[in-house]
Amino acid sequence: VTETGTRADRKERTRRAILDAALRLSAETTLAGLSLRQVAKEVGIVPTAFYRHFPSLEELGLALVDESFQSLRRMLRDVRRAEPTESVTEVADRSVDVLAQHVRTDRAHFAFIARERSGQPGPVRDAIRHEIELCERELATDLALLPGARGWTGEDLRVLSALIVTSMVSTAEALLDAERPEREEEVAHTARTQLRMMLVGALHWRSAPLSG
Amino acid sequence: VTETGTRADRKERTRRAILDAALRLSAETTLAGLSLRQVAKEVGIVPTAFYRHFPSLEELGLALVDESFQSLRRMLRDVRRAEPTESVTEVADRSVDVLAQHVRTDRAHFAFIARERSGQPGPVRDAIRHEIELCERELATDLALLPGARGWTGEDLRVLSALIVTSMVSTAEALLDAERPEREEEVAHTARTQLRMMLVGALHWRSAPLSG
DNA sequence: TGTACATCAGTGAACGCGCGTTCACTGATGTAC
DNA sequence: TGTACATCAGTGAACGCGCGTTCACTGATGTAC
Repeated sequence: VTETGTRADRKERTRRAILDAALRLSAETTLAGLSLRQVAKEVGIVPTAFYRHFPSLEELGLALVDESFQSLRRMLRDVRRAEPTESVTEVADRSVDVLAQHVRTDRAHFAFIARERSGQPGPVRDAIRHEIELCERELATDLALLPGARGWTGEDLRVLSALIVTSMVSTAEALLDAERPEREEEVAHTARTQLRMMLVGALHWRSAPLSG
Repeated sequence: VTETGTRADRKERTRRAILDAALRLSAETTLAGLSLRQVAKEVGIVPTAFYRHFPSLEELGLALVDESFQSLRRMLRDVRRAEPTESVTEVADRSVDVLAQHVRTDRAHFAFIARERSGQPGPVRDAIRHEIELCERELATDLALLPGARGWTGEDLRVLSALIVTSMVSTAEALLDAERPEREEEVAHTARTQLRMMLVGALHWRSAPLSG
């Protein structure tokens, strides 16, 4: 193998290789289970060369968090890119599809977030939970603009958006576990139905609550 | 400290102390992050004494899984203990309360399940996911008996129960994170509203779906 | 009840291993003239 | 273009540490007579 490019290019390529190896290896255990020596071996460098790219293992972890959040936000941006003509159902269905598509594209990043969200307590877990809380709040403001939202209180909005985000996080996890494309479509189909059910529930919430 | 009881008593007490120490320590990291030497230190025995009680660290892990599942099943039994006079709303509200109460009582076990469910791949995670799948199926059969269930297809039942279980798992996690009792009550209140919303959605699902 | 022996929970030394991190180094790439 | 020097990504030896596990042991508890 002939190495090409400037010294800076090569350095960047090694850094990228370290990040990729770390994502791959952490998928087999946990971020906390990562070992610098393992990563170095996977990349094909000597352990000490790692320090040319990151000051410590923890900094590598933070870089992975950063990258993964970029993928997450990219997805959210796509979800919110609604046509003005879209119906509620269309927005719901499209949102699930956008999620499924991004999970497929940025699989390693979503898997990283899913794994570390419930994992070891610490700054990484806290950062992920905070990010998801932000999603809930953003969704609540989006939901407030829906046609049927007139009857909802602020608490209804908060509660509904928390429920929807929980369901979407769970859907993302199920998509990550789906090995075959048909299974992925099943998961997406279920998620679409669930999202519609939640919206139907919310729409009938104030106007026709449960009897008893 | 004077040690009392027969030799068998003392042995059982040490075994219990090991399990408790393991639950406590694994809460600070992960089951996979547990170290035999840490556990032994916490219990106050020499590392090698551990082997008088468990053949290996892995067996200790399986014992924790077993104990935790017993707590989980105990809760499910309580949830399903419905009065014949209870309305749907009453069943829903009581279910959330039963969950909250059991999470409070068997906190360490529920925390263990929550942590390992999304944690390191392996037999423990698989066992937990399988157990949750069983919950979904049981719930689906329970839901089929509801007054409003006549219009639902088998898929509706499956999709709804998956949604409810996801929401309850998330509620359990939120309860575990709640430090103060008032925060716990907030979480329970939100969970009750969400559960009602989902049921309202399901009840109007076939009769009055979303327009568009 | 008293004695002789068996059991076995807990001890302490020792092992080989992978870990993160340090340090002085090498030699190809880059730069100044 | 050619040369002399600087830079710096990657090397390899070494460190101290906590790990799981082995082994022969100790001495209090339990049991048989």
